[in-house]
Amino acid sequence: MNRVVAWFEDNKRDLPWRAPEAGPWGVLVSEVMLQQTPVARVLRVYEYWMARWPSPAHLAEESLAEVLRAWDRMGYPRRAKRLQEAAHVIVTEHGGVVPSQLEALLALPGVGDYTARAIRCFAFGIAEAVVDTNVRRVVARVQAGQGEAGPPRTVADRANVSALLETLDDTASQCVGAAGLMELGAIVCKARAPECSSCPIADLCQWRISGYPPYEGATAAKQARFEGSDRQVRGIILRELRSSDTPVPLSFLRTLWSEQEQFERALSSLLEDGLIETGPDKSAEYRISGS
DNA sequence: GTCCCGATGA
DNA sequence: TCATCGGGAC
Repeated sequence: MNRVVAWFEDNKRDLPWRAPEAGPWGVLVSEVMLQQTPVARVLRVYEYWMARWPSPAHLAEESLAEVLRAWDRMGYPRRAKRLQEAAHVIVTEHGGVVPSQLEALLALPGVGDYTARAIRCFAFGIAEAVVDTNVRRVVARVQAGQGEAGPPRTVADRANVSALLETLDDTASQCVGAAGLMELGAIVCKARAPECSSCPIADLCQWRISGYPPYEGATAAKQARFEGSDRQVRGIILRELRSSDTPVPLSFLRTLWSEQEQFERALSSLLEDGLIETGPDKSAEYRISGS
């Protein structure tokens, strides 16, 4: 693990949420954005958000419509709504300061096992086994000699990573080690086309040593196609409403997608998620929530 | 076309 | 335990 720490110090990407001035709020915002969206697409939106809403109180006071617009096209817009809800909780329950207690973080909307521990480690310097899919893949390869990580076993996965971090002798380096494992998985030990020649621990990697055996464990469920999915329809509807300052007639929205049953399903799910609402002319027009 | 990614609630 | 939830990179 010492080599992972040294490698990270020399090779880490220069990301804005890693700067000290990002603070716990910047770490929280970035981690939520990064939950399902690649770094390259997060960067621009993150900078805009932090400039516009530099504290939880700023975000909590904003209209939901503006929050959803600023989320732009990062996908899974429920994350934006939950992040604002989390800001509300931080203001009302924690005096506007991002909490450092694990239980308090887990109680924030949109914050789960991974994000809570990432905030503690990266924002507060508290040693935690931060396990994302990158880390699970690195551990599967280096220690188990498996090409990929199989189904998540949260408790066992954390124990594995804890044991690795505990080989480092102080809290600060354990936090760096946690970040290092993630970075290694993100830019070297990639799911496809790993770059073992750049890996600081290639000589220890059981998967490489045994000649990259193909993965034989339980295979993850195949991802449904995006084209033609309900997700795509939701995205199309929300994109239209984001860009409109006035309620959009249902009759026009219907023209955006030919299959009416699927359109209605997508529209209903957006309503249920609280991302859109009906305009003054009930059920005949829709707008983004909180306009 | 295939893959990537964490939280949530059923 | 598993389906749902986006949109871009490859």
